[in-house]
Amino acid sequence: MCETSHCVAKKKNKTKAKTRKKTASAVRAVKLARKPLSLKKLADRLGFSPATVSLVINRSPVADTIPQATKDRIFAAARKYNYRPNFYARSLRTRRSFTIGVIVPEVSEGYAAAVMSGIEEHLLQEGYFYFVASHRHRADLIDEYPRLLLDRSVDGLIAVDTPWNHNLSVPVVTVSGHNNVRGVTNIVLNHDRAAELALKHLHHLGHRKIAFLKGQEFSSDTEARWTSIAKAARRLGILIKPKRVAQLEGESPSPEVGQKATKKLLHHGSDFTALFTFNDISAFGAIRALRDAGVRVPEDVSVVGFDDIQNAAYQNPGLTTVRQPLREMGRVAAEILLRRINRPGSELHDRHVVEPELVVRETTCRVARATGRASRPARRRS
Amino acid sequence: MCETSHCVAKKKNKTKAKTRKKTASAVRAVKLARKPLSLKKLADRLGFSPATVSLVINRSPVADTIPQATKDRIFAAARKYNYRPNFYARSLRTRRSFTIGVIVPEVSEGYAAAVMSGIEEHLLQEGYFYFVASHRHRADLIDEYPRLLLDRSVDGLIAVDTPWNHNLSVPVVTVSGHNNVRGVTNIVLNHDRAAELALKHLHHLGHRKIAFLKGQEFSSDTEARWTSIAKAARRLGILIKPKRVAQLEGESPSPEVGQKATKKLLHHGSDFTALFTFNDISAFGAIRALRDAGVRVPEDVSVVGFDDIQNAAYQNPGLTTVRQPLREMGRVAAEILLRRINRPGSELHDRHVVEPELVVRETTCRVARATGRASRPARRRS
DNA sequence: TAAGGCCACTAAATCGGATTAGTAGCAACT
DNA sequence: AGTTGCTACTAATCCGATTTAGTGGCCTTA
Repeated sequence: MCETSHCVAKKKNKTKAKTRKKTASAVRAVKLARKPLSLKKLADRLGFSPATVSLVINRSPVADTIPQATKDRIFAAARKYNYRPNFYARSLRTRRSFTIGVIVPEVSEGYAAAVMSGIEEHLLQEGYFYFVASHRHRADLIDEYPRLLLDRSVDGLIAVDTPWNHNLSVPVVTVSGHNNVRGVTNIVLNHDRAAELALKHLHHLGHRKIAFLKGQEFSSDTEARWTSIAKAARRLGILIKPKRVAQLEGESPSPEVGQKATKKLLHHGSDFTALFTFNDISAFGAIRALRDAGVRVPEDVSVVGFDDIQNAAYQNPGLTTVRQPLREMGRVAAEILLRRINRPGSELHDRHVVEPELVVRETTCRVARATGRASRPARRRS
Repeated sequence: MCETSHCVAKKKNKTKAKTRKKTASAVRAVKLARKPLSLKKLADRLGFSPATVSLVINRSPVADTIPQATKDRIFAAARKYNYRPNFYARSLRTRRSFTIGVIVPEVSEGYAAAVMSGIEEHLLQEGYFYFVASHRHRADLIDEYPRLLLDRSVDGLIAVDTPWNHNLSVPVVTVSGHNNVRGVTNIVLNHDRAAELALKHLHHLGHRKIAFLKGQEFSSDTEARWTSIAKAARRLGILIKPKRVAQLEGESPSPEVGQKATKKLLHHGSDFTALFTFNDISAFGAIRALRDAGVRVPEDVSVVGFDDIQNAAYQNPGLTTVRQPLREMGRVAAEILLRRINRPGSELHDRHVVEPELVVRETTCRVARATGRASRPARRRS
């Protein structure tokens, strides 16, 4: 694209042994960078017009007829004077910002962070940067952020786990957005398969009385997931009793909401031998609630989480869960977005499906014989 | 600053009941936004010069003499035509971008995410957006990102847990950076106090043989923390045996590195009754390693983590840990940065210290009587 | 020798605002 | 009558690039 800007990530290892000289050279580099000279001044020094220098530096086809020697002089000078094109001037003219906006509910929580890390991986490779905006489920912010980001001339938008019905003037990709807005590409998990994996696993282990933690209303996955669960349950002949379903409530990203919902389940005297939660975070809370009630996991109640975030594996016991390839979902979202930005004509799929994977660890086991599960089982925790 | 841009976060609840009309009005808004008209055109429609409109909209003091009626007309038109100033044009002229850069090792991990969330809270309130750049400990990226962000004319930079020796032309604040670069403000934890809290707690419980997981070499907290630990230990008369110290190795943000280091400790036959880890993540790994070796936590070995990330409380057992006010550190970093950006003259402290807090949960207990700890204690895990 | 073509560039417009210096018109004061 | 001062604006420059439409000079070719 341009000689002097973006695109670091490709040339990996230029950092050689400049141990001693490092400080000095760093200071010098900074000195030069301090008064970033303009294209015009650079051109003056060289005795060319700004136009020429611009054309050469941007490798415009118009510059094809310019002799290599001249080009070399220009490049050399650009390097020598540490010329860096003013990003705003350039963006103003080209109407391209090489910036995209990422809208998430919350940065400080595993799900969005994992997706962001995937997004970032791809973006930075391509010389893009991104703004992060987290709305913490506030409706006004969900409305306002797209506008604000557009005001900043982002080239595109990725909305993660955020309800979406805007139809904007730039390409948009959603991750786990379930909607039919024209021109928006959705990256979604195969929820049917996910539900099937989890329920089959439990079914195999002999579980029939299965309880569920349903997602918060505002979570864009909640409905799709629930529909898939219902379907899978029907196929397996598992009955979903309303008493065995609790919905997560509250906007906190902490395990507490799962804990509360599970407590409610317990309080209402619901009997179940397994619990399928909406995500890993709520599973952690659920396990805490179960333990607090004297219910052993997995001996009395098996628990299956969802997502497989960072340290699901390091919970004690290790959490059995349905893995979403979150990082990959982020990467794909970025890929598709950039493709749509850079090739506006290209055909446009409105959804891209990724596959889940069941990760069996230690929170599930065969259902206790005969009894199912006693409503108030033996204590174990001291 | 400007009537039509930034600064959402303050006016909270404008979202009234537009249930039915919502879609329609959204579409209309988008339609208008699609061809964002320029200042000049807006001025034409009004019969004023662009200068006038600009002055009024920006509430410039020069516009003080303009009658309110005129101002009102201008504002009304701006609203009606949904005028939004072009961000790049404005930034080009004013040399202010209302954008800052945030450099972190990794987004997908609890520490940086928590800090970012604090940063974000303050920034968005003030109408700023931020770029995230994560270097994953690659030296070339650590070098390159500041430059790249500067190319994008950020107004300032926050570096989180990242070694820093650049001296840039914009204000810089580091979070947990321990360096003496002039003009850089450090937000740091009071590590002396942190070490004291943890060690006193363990000492109180009777622990004398304490092992340590030291941070990775690249982590900017490692040295400061270690020095503080050494001091506190000396004061308490606790002997730090080299055999009881293992350093975390590897760049993965997962508990695995803690697990490995702890295994090493165990393999070398080190005997200890307590373990103080570098962070919560490594504590999770450590606990896993201990359990795998048949060591009970906390009965045989007490474990103290560091940071108090998201679900440290929901580990089983709940992790005793030294809390860093990460969110607050982010918030303060953003506050100080913006102050330095907006009041370049103001006096400049080169460090801001925040206080840790000991959170006692379930991974620490009184040391077993008599024996200290048996090198190969009774099994418990089946 | 005139026309055409190519080479190596450049002039000038443009992107969309911010800002400074100034001006026309009128009233008030000396 | 002339000066001053205020009000309500505007002209024009600038920020730092990109890009289109040329242009002058030289070489071919008919």
